[in-house]
Amino acid sequence: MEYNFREIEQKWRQRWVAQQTYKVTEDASRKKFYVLNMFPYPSGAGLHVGHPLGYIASDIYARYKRLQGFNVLNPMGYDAYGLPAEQYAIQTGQHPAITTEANINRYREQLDKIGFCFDWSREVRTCEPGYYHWTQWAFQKMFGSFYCNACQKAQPIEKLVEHFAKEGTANLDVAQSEELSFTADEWNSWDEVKQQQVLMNYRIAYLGETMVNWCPQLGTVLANDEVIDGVSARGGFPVVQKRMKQWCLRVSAYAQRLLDGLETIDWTESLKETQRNWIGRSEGAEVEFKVKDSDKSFTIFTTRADTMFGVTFMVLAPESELVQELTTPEQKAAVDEYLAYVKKRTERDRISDRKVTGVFSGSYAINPFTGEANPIWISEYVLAGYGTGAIMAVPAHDSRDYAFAKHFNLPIVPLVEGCDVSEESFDAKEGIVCNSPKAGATPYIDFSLNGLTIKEAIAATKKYVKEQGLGHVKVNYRLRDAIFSRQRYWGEPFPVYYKQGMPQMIPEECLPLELPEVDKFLPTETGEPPLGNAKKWAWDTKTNSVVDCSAIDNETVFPLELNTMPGFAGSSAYYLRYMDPHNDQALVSPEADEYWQNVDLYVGGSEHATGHLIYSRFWNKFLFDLGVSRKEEPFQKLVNQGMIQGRSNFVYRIKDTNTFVSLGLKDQYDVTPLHVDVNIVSGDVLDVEAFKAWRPEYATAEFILEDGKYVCGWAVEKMSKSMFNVVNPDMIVEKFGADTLRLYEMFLGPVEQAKPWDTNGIDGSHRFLKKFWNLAQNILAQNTQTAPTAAELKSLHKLIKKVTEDIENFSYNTAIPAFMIATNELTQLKCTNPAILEAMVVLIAPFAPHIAEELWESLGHSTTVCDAQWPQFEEKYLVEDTVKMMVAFNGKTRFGIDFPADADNTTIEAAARNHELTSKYLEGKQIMKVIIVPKRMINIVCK
RNA sequence: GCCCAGAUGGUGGAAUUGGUAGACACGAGGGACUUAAAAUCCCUUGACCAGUGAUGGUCGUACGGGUUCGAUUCCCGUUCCGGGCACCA
Repeated sequence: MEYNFREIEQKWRQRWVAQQTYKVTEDASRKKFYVLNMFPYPSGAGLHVGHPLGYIASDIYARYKRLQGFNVLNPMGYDAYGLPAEQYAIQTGQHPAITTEANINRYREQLDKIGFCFDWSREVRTCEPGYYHWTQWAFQKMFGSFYCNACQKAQPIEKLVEHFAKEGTANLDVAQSEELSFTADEWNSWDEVKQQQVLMNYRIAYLGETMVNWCPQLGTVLANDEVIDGVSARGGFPVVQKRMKQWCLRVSAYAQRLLDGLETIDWTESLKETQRNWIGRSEGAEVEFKVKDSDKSFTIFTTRADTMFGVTFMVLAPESELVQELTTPEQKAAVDEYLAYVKKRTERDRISDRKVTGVFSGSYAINPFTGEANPIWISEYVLAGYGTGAIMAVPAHDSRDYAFAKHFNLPIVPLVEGCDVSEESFDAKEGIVCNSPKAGATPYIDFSLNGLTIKEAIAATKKYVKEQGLGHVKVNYRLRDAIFSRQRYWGEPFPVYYKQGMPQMIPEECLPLELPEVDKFLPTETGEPPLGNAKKWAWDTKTNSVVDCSAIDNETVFPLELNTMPGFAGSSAYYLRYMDPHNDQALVSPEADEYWQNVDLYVGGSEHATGHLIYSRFWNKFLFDLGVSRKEEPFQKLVNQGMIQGRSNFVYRIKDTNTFVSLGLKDQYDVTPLHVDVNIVSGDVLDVEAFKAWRPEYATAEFILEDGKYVCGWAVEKMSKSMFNVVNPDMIVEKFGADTLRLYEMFLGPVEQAKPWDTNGIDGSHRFLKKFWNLAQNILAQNTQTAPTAAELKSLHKLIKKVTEDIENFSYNTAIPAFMIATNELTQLKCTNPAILEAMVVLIAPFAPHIAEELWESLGHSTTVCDAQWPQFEEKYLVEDTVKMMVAFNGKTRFGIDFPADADNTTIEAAARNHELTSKYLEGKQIMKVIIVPKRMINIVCK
C-alpha cells in the first residue's frame, strides 16, 4: 500500500475533532503538565513556515508527556487587540473586530492542517468581553493596592489609609512616586479629593504626570520596550518626550522580586541576562553634599563611593528642581539659555549626537570627606529620572565625567595606583587605591583608603557614610513603571469614570465594561483619543450602566475614560485564564489553579524578553500577592524558538534592458539584482516560463543562461512579503503532508537557533516517512508472531533511549536521525515483528501523529495512539559480551581488538601482552598507564 | 564602552560533555532498473600526498599559545559574527 498522506491526515484530523481526542479536564488522579505557546497576534498575512516552529516543538513535548501518562494542558488562543487591525480600520472603515475575526479564522484553518494537539475548547481571545473582564478586574485590583516594601508584597489600599489616619507618613516603608511627608492630623483634615490625590502616589495602578514616549505618527504613547533607538518598534516613527497624565503600573516596586525570581526558573542564561540588564540593579550610596555659603544641601547617588577624593565638580540634570535653587543671579542668564537649548533637543538628538554641553550654576558644593568646595555644573548627560538627578563627577574614573572635564578644563585627580589618565579615564573597578589623604590629615575623615583594593575601598567608604550620617546605602533600578494608557480604539477600555477630575472605578459587579462603537477610529478634532468619538460613553452611577454622553451632568452621570489599555494588558495573565476559560465568576477558580499551578513549559520568541515576559511576571506576582495565583513565577521553563529566516532568490537584470543574466555570468555585465519569488525557483534554478508569467513587465524578458539553466543568487533575509521569500505552510502540507512538515522543521536544527528556511531539504524527511511506512506495511503483511530477535530489540531500545533523552532536552534535530537509522536497520534485518513496530509507532507519534495513528489502527487498536504507553527503555538489550576497542600506544591508534565488555585494567594489560597483534609492541616495554575509554578505546602509555 | 552567546565540509548540522571529528540530511558525482522521465535502490563525497589496488600517510573543528597519554570540548590571548544594555553615575 502506498503512503497516501493526504487521505491519512484528513481522516485523522476529522476523527480527532469528532472524538474530542485533545480535550482535557482536571483529573486529580493524574499528574498535570502545562505546555504553553506564546499566543499569536492574528495578522492579515497569515502564517508562514516560521510561525509553527515553536508550536511544533511544544506539540511534540505535549504529546510525549501525554504518552508518559501526564494530564497535559496545551491550549491556544489569540492576542487579538493590536495596531494593524486598527490602522486597517482607519484606512478602510472596516471595524477591527471584523478584520480580526477573519484573520483568526484563517490562522485557525492553517493551524488545523499541521496536526496540533491543542484543546480548542479552551481558546481565549483577548478582545472578547468574557476575557477582558478579568484584565479590567486585575487593573481595578492594582488600583486598589499599594506595595509594602517592609513585607515585600501588595496590600489593600485601605491599610494605607488606616496608617495615614493614625500616623501620617511616619514609619512608612512603601513604594511611591515621590517621597511625601505629612502627619495624621494633616491627612484627616484633607477632603476626599485631596486624599485621593495623595493616594495616587502609592497605588500600584496610578494616574501619573510623567514624561512619556510620544509617537506623533502613531498618535499614542509607547512603553520603553516599544521604543528602539528613539523610534517606535512598530513602524519606525520618531518618538519624542512629552509630559502627559497617563495610567501607570508600579512595576518598579517589584524590581527586586523580578530579579530574585530569575534564580528560581529554568530559562536560558542569555534571556535571564537580558532581563537583569533591563531591571538594571545597581548598588551604591546616596551622599549628601552641603551647598557652600548656604543652608541648602542635595543628595547624589554613586556606585563608586571610593572615589570621594577624586571629585572635582558636581553635575545636575537640567530637569532637576535643584537647578533653579542653586543657580546664582550672575549665572541665571547663561543657565536659562542652556535650559532652552536642552528643551529643544529630542531623545533622538541626544542619542545620535553626544556632544559635551553644560553650564556652570554659580554655586559650590562641599565634599563631606575633604571639605573642599566643588563647582556645581548643569549638563544634559545627567539624567533626571535616574538616582537623584545629581552626581558627583570623578573625571579620572568615569569616561563621561572625563569628557566633560576635558571640555571645560576642570581638574582630574587619579586615585588608582599606576593608572594613566592623560588620554582617557580609568573606569575599571580594579586596582589599588592611592592619593587618598593619610588618616587624620583632614578633620573630616580619620582613615586612609590608600593600599586597599577598589572593592574594599567601596565597602569602607559606604560603611563610613552610613556611620557618620552623611548619607545611606541605596539600591537603584533602571526598571521604570509601565505606562499603561494608549490613545487607541482597539484595546481594552479602562473600567474608570471621572468625578471631579479624579478617577473612580466602576463597581466590580458591573464588569466587563464593553468597548463602545465609534463611527471613526481616528482621534477627535479636539485631539482626544478615538473613544472620544463614542456617542454612548458615560457612566450613570444611579443605574450603574453605560449611557449616552449627552447625559453627563457630573452629578450622577460622569464621563468614562477615553484611553485604552496597551497590548501587554491582555497577554499578561492569559495562561491563568486557559485553566478555567469559561468561568464568569473569577479569573480562574481556586480548584483549577490549584490543579494546573503554573506553566511547566513555555515556548516563544526571545523578542518578548523585555516586554511581555517582564509584564506577565509582574502581573502574576501581583496576583500571587492577592492569593489568586498559586505560584510566584508563571513560566517555570522557557524555550526560545529561533526565528526562521527567509532564503531570498535574486535575478540579475542588465541595466536599462529587460535581459536577465544567470548568476555565474553576471560579473561580465552591469546588473541590478532583483528579488524573485522563491516559489518559482527550485534548487536556485529559475523556472523561466513561470517568471515570464509572474509579472506583466517580465513577459518579454530575455535570458542569458549558463548550461541551459538560469541560476539565481540567494541571500538570507527576514521572511517577508516584500522580499518574495515567504513560504506558506499550507503549500508544504499540500505537497508533502503535515507529518513531513513537522519532521522537517524539527530536523532543520536546534529549536532555539535562528536558521534560514530552505525547502530543498524537505525531500529527505518525506523519504524517511515513506521508508518508515514501507517497513510498517511489510511488518503488517507478514505479521510474524515469534519473539523479536536480539538485533531487533537492540535497534529498538537504542532508539527508545535516544528519543526519550532527546525529547527531554529539546534535541529534536538529533532524535529524528535516530528514527532514520532504526528504520534502515530494521529494514535490513527484514523485521516482521509487530511488537517492534508497535513500539516504534508510539515513539514517532509525537513527531508525526497522523502516520502514527494510521499504523496504530492497522495494528488492531481501537483507541488512539495518544492513549498509548511510552515504551520503557531496557539496558539489557544494549549490553554486549565483547566490545571491539581500539588499542593505542602513547596515543597512536594501532589495533582494533575484542575485549570482554567488563574488562578492567589488569585483564586488559594481560590480554594486550598476550594478543598476537599487540604483544610485539609491548615486548621489552614498560607499561606506565592503561587508560580505558569505556566501549571505545584503550590507550597504553609505555616506554 | 559593559554584559551574554557563538565560530565544525559545498549547505543545514552531529559528536555519549576530555576519548575513532564530520552522525543524519541536503547538494554534487558515479552506477542499477527503465524506450524515456519520474520514483526507487546502491556506491563515492573534509583537504592533501603515495599506490594499479586493497590500503597507507600528513593536515584539519576561526587564529595563536597552554594543560593532558589524548582537546571541537578545559584555561589564557587575538579576530570575526549574533544578541542584550547604554551618557543609569
